[in-house]
Amino acid sequence: MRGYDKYAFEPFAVTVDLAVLTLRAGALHALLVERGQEPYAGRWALPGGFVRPQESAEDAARRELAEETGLADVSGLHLEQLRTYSDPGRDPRMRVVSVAFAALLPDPPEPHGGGDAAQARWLPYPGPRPLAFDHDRILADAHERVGAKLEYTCLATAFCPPEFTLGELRQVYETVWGTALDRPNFRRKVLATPGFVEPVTGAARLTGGRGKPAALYRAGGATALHPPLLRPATEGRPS
Amino acid sequence: MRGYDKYAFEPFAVTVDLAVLTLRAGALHALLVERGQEPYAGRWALPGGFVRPQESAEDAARRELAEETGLADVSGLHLEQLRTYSDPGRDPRMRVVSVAFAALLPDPPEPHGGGDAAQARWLPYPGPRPLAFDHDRILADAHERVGAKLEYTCLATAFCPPEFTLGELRQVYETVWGTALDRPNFRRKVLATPGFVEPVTGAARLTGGRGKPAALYRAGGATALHPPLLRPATEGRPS
DNA sequence: TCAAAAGTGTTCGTCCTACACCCATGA
DNA sequence: TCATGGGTGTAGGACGAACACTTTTGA
Repeated sequence: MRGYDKYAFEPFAVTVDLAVLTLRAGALHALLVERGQEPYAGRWALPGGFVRPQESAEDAARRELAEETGLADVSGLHLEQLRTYSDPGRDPRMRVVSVAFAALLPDPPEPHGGGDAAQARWLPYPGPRPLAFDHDRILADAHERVGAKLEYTCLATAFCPPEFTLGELRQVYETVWGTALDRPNFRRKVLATPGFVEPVTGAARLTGGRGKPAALYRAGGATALHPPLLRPATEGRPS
Repeated sequence: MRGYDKYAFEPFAVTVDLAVLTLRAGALHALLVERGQEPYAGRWALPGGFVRPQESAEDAARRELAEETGLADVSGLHLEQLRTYSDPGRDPRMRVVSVAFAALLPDPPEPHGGGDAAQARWLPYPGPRPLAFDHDRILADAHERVGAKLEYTCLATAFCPPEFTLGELRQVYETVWGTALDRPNFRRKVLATPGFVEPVTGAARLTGGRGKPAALYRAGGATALHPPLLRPATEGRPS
């Protein structure tokens, strides 16, 4: 059925939706914008926008990410395609196919409204439901995907600043998974994985308050985690 | 940037591309169609087609799958969204955004050409490269995804007929991964996972030739695999 | 009687878990 | 000096890899 006919296709609008996640004060937050117009006026929604004629969906997502967060350089941030949502009725006005992305940020800056009138804010996950459109599902899918990828990739460092302590890294896991981890075992596991983190030879940083100062690490070159760091006894992960 | 304006969007064509994989004679095969027209006339390509105005990408993928394979009932087959390919130059004629799917089939029927003039055939993976468009990459992504999901889901049964032996199931893993597995350990691992397979109480089936007849099993209700069945020592899996 | 594939048993090492314990710091 | 978090040590158990062995069939 690859019978292309230049006039056989129906026009679709193609957008990107961004599930931008970060950690603030030990809690998972998502970047949300408040809609000012119908449909779903007054509802919160994921940031996003149209894909332009000369850019890929990935380009559009990174452009929107920069606009929404106000960050000057988003080139190093983790951005990952989630999946595409294409139900015919997902936008009541017209046929919109949306490519959803998950983005992970360390050190969240306060968002300014971008070039748009709608206010953008970091809200604690899962946020004020229901969100507009099918954004509840997209956000939940993003959380699930990130949680799963923490197990077998080095993704957790994407939530951390350039230099971080193992305690901060562990807090990423504990916050996203919602479970406590054994600190000594976590430490050994991370350090035993070549390329996950590498030590910073500078002075140890304070832990923000009481306690022994922790050693600093930066992200290593590895992307995969062998063997994986499995979630403790949380049965029933979807496929 | 959720500033919808009914006339602000550029029209895109939205298609689905299918990486249909199966096992024939112990080798991984992909369903490919030969293009009859430019561009890429004479090249092999993945089956696919346009998403219609009133259907989702998933609906379109299943419809195309039925058309291309000639199967009357594709409702039970495994169909999974891979990712969306949206590079502006991926189709030289116009802007086409393609949602790619991976489909897994047991018992491959000979494909007839569907409603199209192009011939469709099962060809041994990875097939006659280069394929048309960016289909080499889509097919490789599908293989990688399927190989990874064998580790932590019960996906392997999607390659098997309704009733199968553990030897057949093991051959799925060995073929997709390209590695040999220890038969006794594989058996124990599968049987120790509740809901992966369940025994069929009928008589044992012959193994097709010599050897002791094997017990028959059918797929169980589980989808996830805990703990995972990791690939042996194949480092460097992408994220 | 031999080859081939299914199925069972067993050993050994490795990794994970769980804790106990010490260290360094701020209040 | 006490609470807090970082870092090290260790015993026990679970799991997996490797391989020997038996069983049942077709040639």
